[in-house]
Amino acid sequence: METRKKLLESALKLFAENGYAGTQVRAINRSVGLADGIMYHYFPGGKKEILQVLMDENVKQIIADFRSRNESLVNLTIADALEQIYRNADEVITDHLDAFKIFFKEGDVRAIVEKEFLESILFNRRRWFPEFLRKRAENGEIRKMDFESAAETLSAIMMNHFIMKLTDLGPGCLSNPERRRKLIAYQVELWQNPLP
Amino acid sequence: METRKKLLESALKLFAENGYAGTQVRAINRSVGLADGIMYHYFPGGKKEILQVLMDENVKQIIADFRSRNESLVNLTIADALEQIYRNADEVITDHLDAFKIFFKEGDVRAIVEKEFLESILFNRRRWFPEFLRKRAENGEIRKMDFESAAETLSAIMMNHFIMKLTDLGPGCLSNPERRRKLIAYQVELWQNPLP
Amino acid sequence: METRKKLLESALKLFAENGYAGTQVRAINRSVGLADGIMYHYFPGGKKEILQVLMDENVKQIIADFRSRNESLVNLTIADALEQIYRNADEVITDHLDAFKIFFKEGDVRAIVEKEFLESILFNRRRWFPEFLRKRAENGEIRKMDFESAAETLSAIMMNHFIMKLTDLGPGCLSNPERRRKLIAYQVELWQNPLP
Amino acid sequence: METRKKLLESALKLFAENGYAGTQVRAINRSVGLADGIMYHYFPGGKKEILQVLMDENVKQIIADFRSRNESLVNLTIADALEQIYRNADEVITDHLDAFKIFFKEGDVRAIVEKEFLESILFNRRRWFPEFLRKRAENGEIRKMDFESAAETLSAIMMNHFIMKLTDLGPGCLSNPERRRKLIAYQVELWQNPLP
DNA sequence: AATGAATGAGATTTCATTCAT
DNA sequence: GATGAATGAAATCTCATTCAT
Repeated sequence: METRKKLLESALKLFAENGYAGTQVRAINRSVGLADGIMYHYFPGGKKEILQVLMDENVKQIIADFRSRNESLVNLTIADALEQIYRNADEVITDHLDAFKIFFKEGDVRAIVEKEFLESILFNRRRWFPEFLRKRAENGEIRKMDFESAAETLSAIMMNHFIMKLTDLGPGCLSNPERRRKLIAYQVELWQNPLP
Repeated sequence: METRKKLLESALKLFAENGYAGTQVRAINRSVGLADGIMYHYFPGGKKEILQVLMDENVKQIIADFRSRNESLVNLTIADALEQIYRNADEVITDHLDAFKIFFKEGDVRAIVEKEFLESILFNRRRWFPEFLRKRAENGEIRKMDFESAAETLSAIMMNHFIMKLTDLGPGCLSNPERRRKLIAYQVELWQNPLP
Repeated sequence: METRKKLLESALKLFAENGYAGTQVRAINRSVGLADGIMYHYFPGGKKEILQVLMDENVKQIIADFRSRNESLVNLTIADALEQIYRNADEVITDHLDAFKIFFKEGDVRAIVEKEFLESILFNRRRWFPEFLRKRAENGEIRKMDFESAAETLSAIMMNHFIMKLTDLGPGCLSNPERRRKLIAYQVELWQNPLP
Repeated sequence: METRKKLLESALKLFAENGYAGTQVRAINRSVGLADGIMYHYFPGGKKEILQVLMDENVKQIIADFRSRNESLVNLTIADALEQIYRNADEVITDHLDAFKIFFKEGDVRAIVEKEFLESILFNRRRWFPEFLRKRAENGEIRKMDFESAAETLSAIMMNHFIMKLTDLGPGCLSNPERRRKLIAYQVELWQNPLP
């Protein structure tokens, strides 16, 4: 692999692990087995630039990943739709875990990354979810209820999963297909129980 | 207030805001209006020691705070119990927000803070919740269901709230009494709907 | 004992052990069980002054000690004279070991202490010894020989003893009466053996 | 010459002259004409490390030097053997004077340098000398006597010489060939005088 | 007499960055 | 493309000294 790419990958890993300030340029260069000055050959702007590039590329990639998974959920049952939403979330998070770790650790990065990015990625579902549920209720697939609160619950489950992975505090509830399925079954069953 | 305490409070705020590496000793000393060497009078171990002390004291305080809120929930309705659980969580989180921010930002801190602390504080409820719900179901207050998944959902809502506050991404769903009540009402209503 | 004296004694010990630069004012104050500023009450000139006083007092005392032992050696046999010379040297050195350690460790101190002091104390014997031996030879108590070299040998034995004590490398050959006696006997026997 | 070596040489000189605590890192860097951070390029452990390396390398070198001079003394007359012993001692001491000064000034260094080093180098002769003299007596080259005391006398002369050089208190009796020869002649003459 | 918090000059150390090879 | 010695600004840390109490 070319040196530039190696540098980016190493830096991503190191920033995610030790933070930006906690990562020495020397450590990045050593991690690709090259000498002290090499980073400035590929990134004349130095440490700042490599972070900038890293964030730009990852933001682009993450957005593209989300888009590519934007298949229609219309023809799926509510359970299958949730399964797909959850699985997609897990996959995007897992694929870009290190980038997300940097987003969360570094206050400054959130200035670099457009402030709306995280919200748009993570929380647009929050705005979209209520509508999604309302339509399913209109179809009679699920009962009527407080769709805002229901959406918030779904969103919380995804966020919880996200944080578990981000902090290495646990495997996250959505990575295990079995556990994921149980969670969905539990939820859908409650929603499908008709009003008394 | 005594200087030592002022230093600890300033350092807590600054570490939470700028991270440990991003906070200069000079900034801490200036923030209490004193000279360059003053920190070493109270914390001869320097920056490392003040972080250490900060984490130790906060961990102790947080654990104590959680304990002191361990009042019995037995005599409360399920809705009131949830209200209390959620409110307690919100209060502890809010009171110690800066300490939690440091826990999450600084990888090293999680080596300092006993690894089990976060889990015990944040996730013991995860083990305790299913039992809590099962008992309520036995009483007939709520229906039978997959208690593990239900507990996970509650836990996720708390964690989600936690993260919103930690990252300044939003107000958090549990701080607003109105929103909190709606969320509880939605949940309890689903649980109380009898099996078809 | 009064505080001033305690400070001087502690400082002497600490300077001897760790050197002047290696001894903190705080360590001196702590060693007498008092607070940080106390030294400046008795020694407004600070660390420098306490060293100065220490050296002055010890130099005076050492000179006085040497003088007080200046009893006439005229009536003694050569063996008894050597015994007395050696014993006196051992005693003065032992009594003022810490002061001597400072003299030797600190180059600067030798500027403070009059440059001639050490020489006069340690080496005046070198000038005096040859004469002493020559007189004994004239009396017929010992044979004729190279008195300069003989004196140098005696001086070396004293210096060697001195250094052993100064550096804690060994007990020193003159502290043990038995060993001292043997050394003298060996020397005197050689000197008394008549020319062939 | 390479910078690392220059740094070591400069540091050796400066530590010997001003002591470890009395030598600033800046002074070392300036002494080789380079900038403030240069020492940390070669000695990441800083001042402590450069002392450590200095002592390690010098101890090794001194031991090697002593070994390389371990030529047989068997075929030499007692006078020539002493001449060689004394000259060797003078040369090793002179070559490594700065290192020896540090050994003696810095209490801490003697913890770094293996405690046995000085003894083995300086005093093994003390154990070896008596045997050396005994053999010469058996050959009839010198008379019988108290070999322990004789050896101690020789050892003292070397130590005395050593200290004169270390403390700049005088030229040392063994550096001047004339004086050295006189001292040996005096001694040998006494030893060769037959028992009455 | 004694205290100990506070000072601040000066030392050590760090590390992103430059640049000649 | 790659090297790694060198830089120096900025950070951390030390500690003798002062001074109000």
